[in-house]
Amino acid sequence: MTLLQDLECRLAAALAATLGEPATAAVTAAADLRFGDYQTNAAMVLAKQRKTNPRALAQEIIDHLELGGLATADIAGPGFINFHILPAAYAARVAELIRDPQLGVPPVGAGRTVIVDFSAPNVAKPMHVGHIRSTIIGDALCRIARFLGFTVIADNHIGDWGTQFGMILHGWKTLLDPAALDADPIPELLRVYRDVNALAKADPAALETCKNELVKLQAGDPDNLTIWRQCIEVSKRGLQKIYATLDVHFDHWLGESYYNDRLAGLVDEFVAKGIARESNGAICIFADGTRKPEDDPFMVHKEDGWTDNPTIIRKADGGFLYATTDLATIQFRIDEWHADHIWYVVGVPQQLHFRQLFDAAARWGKTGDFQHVAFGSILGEDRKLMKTRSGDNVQLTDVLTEAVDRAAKIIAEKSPDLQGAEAAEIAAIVGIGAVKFAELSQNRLTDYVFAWDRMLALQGDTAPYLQYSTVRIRSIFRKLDAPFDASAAAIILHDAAEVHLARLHARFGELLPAILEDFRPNLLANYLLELARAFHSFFEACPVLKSDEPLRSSRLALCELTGRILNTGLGLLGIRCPERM
RNA sequence: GCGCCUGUAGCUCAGUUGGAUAGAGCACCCGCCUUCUAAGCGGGCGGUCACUGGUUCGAGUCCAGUCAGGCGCGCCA
Repeated sequence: MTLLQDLECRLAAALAATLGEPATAAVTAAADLRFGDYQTNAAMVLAKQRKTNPRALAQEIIDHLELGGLATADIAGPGFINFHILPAAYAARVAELIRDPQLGVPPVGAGRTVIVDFSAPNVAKPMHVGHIRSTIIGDALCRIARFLGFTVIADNHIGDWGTQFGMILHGWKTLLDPAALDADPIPELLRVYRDVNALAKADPAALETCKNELVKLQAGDPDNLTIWRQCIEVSKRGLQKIYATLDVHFDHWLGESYYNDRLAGLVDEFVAKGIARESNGAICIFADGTRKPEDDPFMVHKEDGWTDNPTIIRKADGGFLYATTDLATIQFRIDEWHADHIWYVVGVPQQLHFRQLFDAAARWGKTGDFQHVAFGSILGEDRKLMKTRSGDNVQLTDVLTEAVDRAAKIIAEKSPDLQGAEAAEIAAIVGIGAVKFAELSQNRLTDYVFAWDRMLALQGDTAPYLQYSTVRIRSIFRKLDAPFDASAAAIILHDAAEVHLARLHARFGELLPAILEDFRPNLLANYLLELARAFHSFFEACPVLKSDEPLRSSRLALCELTGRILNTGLGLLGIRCPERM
């Protein structure tokens, strides 16, 4: 049980005793340390309902509170009840956490399966900076959910079938340089795609040829299928390289093409069940008529009033769309993987698509907790959305290379004794970590303008700051002469810096479940910064190896627990820690 | 036309779901390495939370409206 849960239990008992009926109220971490460690506004909320004096009610509640050796409580301001955790209680909590491999994190996801749908790049096109958010946030959510006990399936729903293949096929047949493809396939594919794109724009006949190539592919033309397979193969190899660099992993790569043979039957079923019907030659899902138009994702307001806003699941030419594929994917994930939750880490512009998708799935009888984990857009220098089609965006590989180069430069400058392979390995850990942390430390809904210095910063509130604190901890243990058993150490919280460390240790398990309530990994990022800040202050104020027993063992134990939480927390964000830097 | 997102320090951003005197980093100024890694620590400067009303003990947070920027709304994904 976390300290917060403990306080809530005791508060609930006191409320019941005070009011004569069962009642619960939330306890939160205090906003300001001057007000103690935890606080509750229960008295003010309840006094309002009962029209009594909040401070008097708070006093009554405190009179009924059994806090034992855990904390003291007092009243402040308009009727806050502030809890001050006793140092001995913090020390006991630290001792518990040291023995707990889960570091106090409750297994809130046990017994439930979640599919995380993220990254999902289109093949045959390189990933650019715009792809970074889904990839990094999705991977972090997978790691966090696993740590909380969920069964997690990370699925890369790659775009391996869309209409772009018409252009790619035409380009492959007419413009491809086999030698260049052999040497480095991704840039060559990009070149071909870009050239065909320009060609099709200028020449309607070329566009027509592209469309024909697509029709042939979808009809099962053997030549086109062969090219298609080769194209996917080389693209996947390129993607795998980037994912390896990013330390991002998938359990499955079931792209759009995987669902091809289910689409026709799905459309028939939707028609048979009356969920979809023909309109202008296309098969569409319309509003079911049970809701007010403003609440219905299949209605939209135009100049002349409310009108239909259907989802098309089969085009007039017989082709299928990504809504069709997404519906088939939901069915597969529920039937084959027994998904309780599906989280789609996809940009906010697709919000309407997901509202319609989830609504259609529900009408189809597919139930589950489906969430669109939306994120804001990465904008170009002109504050406009990055154009996925132009291909002249900053490529993801370039960002990662630059990040590692910058880290290498700082290592050469600050730690000249690190050389060769070790220095290169550290540069990779630090550089990639910085990029990931820049993304994860910010609210996912915020739009931002891509800027090298912002994404690659290595000073201040960054991954290197956190990594540096773990390096300082490792350095202490490297200097240790004898083996150290933290679980045997008596915890003594002597200085204010030590109490503050313990306070933050206790909060790790309270914080992690909250992250998934609203999919906000930045809560973890901010927590880790606070913990690292507390550690650096402790490091300056409290000598560890030079202090006398029993303080020395206690401080070593605090270092070990801090290191474990920092390493675990960074690991949950997909960021590794070097031994030294 | 309607809907969604955003607007907080010079810059980049947080803000625990309505709490107490709104916080970090960068930049700038002052101090700290013969002591466990100075990628660090301590201190300072910096605010009409876009604007106007409303709800209440209390609003950056909720409601209404206005302004500014971005995105979306039938055969792309």
